[in-house]
Amino acid sequence: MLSRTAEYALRIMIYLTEHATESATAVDIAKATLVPPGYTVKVLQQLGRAGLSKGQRGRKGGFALDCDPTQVTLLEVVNVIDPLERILTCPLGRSEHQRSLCPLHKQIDHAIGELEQNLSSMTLQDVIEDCDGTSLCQDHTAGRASLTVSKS
Amino acid sequence: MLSRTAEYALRIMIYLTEHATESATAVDIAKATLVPPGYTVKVLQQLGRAGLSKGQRGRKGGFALDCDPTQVTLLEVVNVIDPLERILTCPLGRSEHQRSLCPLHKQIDHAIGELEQNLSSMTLQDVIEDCDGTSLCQDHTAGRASLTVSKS
DNA sequence: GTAAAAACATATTTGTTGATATGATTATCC
DNA sequence: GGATAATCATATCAACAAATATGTTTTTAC
Repeated sequence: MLSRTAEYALRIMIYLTEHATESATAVDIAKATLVPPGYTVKVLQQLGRAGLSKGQRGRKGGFALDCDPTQVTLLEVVNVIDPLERILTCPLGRSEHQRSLCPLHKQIDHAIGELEQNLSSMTLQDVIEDCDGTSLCQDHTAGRASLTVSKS
Repeated sequence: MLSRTAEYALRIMIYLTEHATESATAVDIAKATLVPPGYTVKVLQQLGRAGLSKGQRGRKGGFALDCDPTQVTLLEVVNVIDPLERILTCPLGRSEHQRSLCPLHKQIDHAIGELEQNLSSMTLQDVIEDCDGTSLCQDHTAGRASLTVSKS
């Protein structure tokens, strides 16, 4: 329903929120979130341009949160990747329906509206707090820092 | 949010419901719904295999509704094209989260659930009835039967 | 200042979805 | 029964999203 990239973006932002103190390298983030290594950087760049994260170059560099996690909602993250657009005008191009959509599109737009509502009801911080240390489905069974990924 | 093809399928099903008495040709349906002519047939075939519509070959042939529009919901139509799947297991593959998802994915799954709810709350017939003859944003300004499509 | 480690930028490849094209089959009309 | 008009089936093409690869720049450590 959400695009794959939007899912990735959410995982990454949650990870950054959880590790707000230190800055994490792209490889670390990729391992924890299971986002493809190279693709992680791309998503982080999009998030960076939107002002949600920032990157620090050079040794000791990495990525970090660049926003207030108590203010940024899941919807805002999703909208950075692929903005979900309300249906404002008739998709069939009927000029007489510019103001009032037909029942079908009224219903679909209503569904989109509820989805917006839903995603905007939760901030990044909410996700962290509403959990017992498992906000991102992370491995917390042992003390190992990294995951065992079978390949690549 | 819905895929383009799912939108097409909904338009086509609404059209068939509105013209339940006679059978319509693929070209007619394409003109009225603004679904690409060739693609209309493909969508209709998917709907046909799912038992929602049927086609009659030969002269005087065409497509017609093959279901009870008071029973079939918008969700069922969407599910024929691309089933929207609930998140049942942790997308990060954590076995310990099979039963209880992390807050992030719990929230996303909740959104999907509400969308399902929303789309399943309206049948094809509901769309037709909840309107003043404009259920599909059709041209009702004049007595012309077909639309004036600029090209193709 | 040189080497290493990181982000950054861009180009290329791959995979999936959307759309078209072409031929085969079926049924009706004359 | 032959011509026509339609669905049906399959193959191909185009557009877009996802992912990878390669090279450049910046910063730190020594």
